[in-house]
Amino acid sequence: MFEVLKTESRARRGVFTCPHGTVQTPVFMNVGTQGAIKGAVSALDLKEIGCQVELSNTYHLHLRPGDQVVKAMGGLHRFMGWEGPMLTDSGGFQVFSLSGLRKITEAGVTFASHIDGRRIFMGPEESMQIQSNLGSDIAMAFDECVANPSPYEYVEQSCRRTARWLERCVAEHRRLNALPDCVNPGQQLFGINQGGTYADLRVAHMEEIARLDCDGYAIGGLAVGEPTQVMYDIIDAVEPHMPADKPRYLMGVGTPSNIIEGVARGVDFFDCVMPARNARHGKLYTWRGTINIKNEKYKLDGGPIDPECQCPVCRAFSRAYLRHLATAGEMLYMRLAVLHNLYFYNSLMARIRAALDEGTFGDFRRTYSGLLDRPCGEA
RNA sequence: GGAGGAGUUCCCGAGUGGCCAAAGGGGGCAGACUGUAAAUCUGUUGCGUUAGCUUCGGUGGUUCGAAUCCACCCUCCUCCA
Repeated sequence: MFEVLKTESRARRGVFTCPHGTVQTPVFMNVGTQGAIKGAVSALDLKEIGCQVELSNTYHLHLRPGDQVVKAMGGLHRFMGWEGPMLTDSGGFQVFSLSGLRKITEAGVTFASHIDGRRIFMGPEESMQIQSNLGSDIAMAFDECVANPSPYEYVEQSCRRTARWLERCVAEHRRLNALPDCVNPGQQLFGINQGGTYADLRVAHMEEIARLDCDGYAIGGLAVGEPTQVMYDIIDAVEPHMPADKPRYLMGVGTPSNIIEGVARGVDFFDCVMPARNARHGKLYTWRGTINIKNEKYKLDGGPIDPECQCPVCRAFSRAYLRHLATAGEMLYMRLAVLHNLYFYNSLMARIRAALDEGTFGDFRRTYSGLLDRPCGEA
């Protein structure tokens, strides 16, 4: 269930309800692909860093430990110790990211496992079954995330197939939710729009899948190499064709500025590996831009990562200490850095929501869009 | 005291007449990262903007040309007394 509480231009302030709680939107979902946020961050930490929704992956958990194992352990919520809202991605992104290891047919996709090479078949039904076993609150449709650039003809055919796959997802999802031993009978299903960078294909595909009455709709296949402005243009083209009363999810996006611009274009849900990966690699977010904590200039910097940040890491540790941990290869560095960056992203969303509540999102956007992606101190 | 062996650019370590400012690691410095095959990957690391200059323990020498060959010296390691 989704309710738009308030709008400012095309930006929406809403509340989404699912079996494991309510979600204030716009929201950033914290990515824990294998049931864990990389960098030694557990579900115990998620509340403290302001996480509302945790995201895990169908493909990865199917391979290891196996969705049957997760189901036997009571579902992914109980397994990983997270009792809040949870979304599972369908494996569609792996059709893109593991493109060298898979083969697509109408039935579905055959992967060579990235772990041991063994053949894995996943089609719409399998993806739905796995996600049902995981028991997430939101299941994503099984799609093909198309690489960029791809020829028009290929994208057109791929879109049609993804649309047919969605019909199969909807049917299988309905069937699974009705089974007596279903882990989470209230699981919802989001459809995914594709179409590469071709606005006409995007719109046609969106109109087609909107008819299937999913619980929400996602824009997939963006931020895969196309220029940022192209991504924004595609959102602009598709958004008017997305059901206004359903949540909208821009998959895999993005930088803080991408998120602000996405909100400005009517998007409610986001997720991205970037804050966690950048944290592990040394790039930390502040309200004045990014810093690379490994840089020599922080060697004797006794201040926090971000003076404006209230996160546990900024309250306790200096830049100099974090730089030392990073340079020394200490595991603790990763944990602290990831906690900070995710706290930053989650508080970014909280500030966006507050601005929408107050009707000042336009000002917020002018102040922070662009700035937050740039190195601190650069114009 | 005697016999061998070794000293290379921040470190380890290749190189035994020209293609060597010198392989490869490490470390350092910097950059990338967007539904996570990423604690990963890339660049750079004598000076100079270029021409060029200085460099392979030291000093001399051989040679058109030396990190590489010769002489002496210094330092370190191993073995024998």
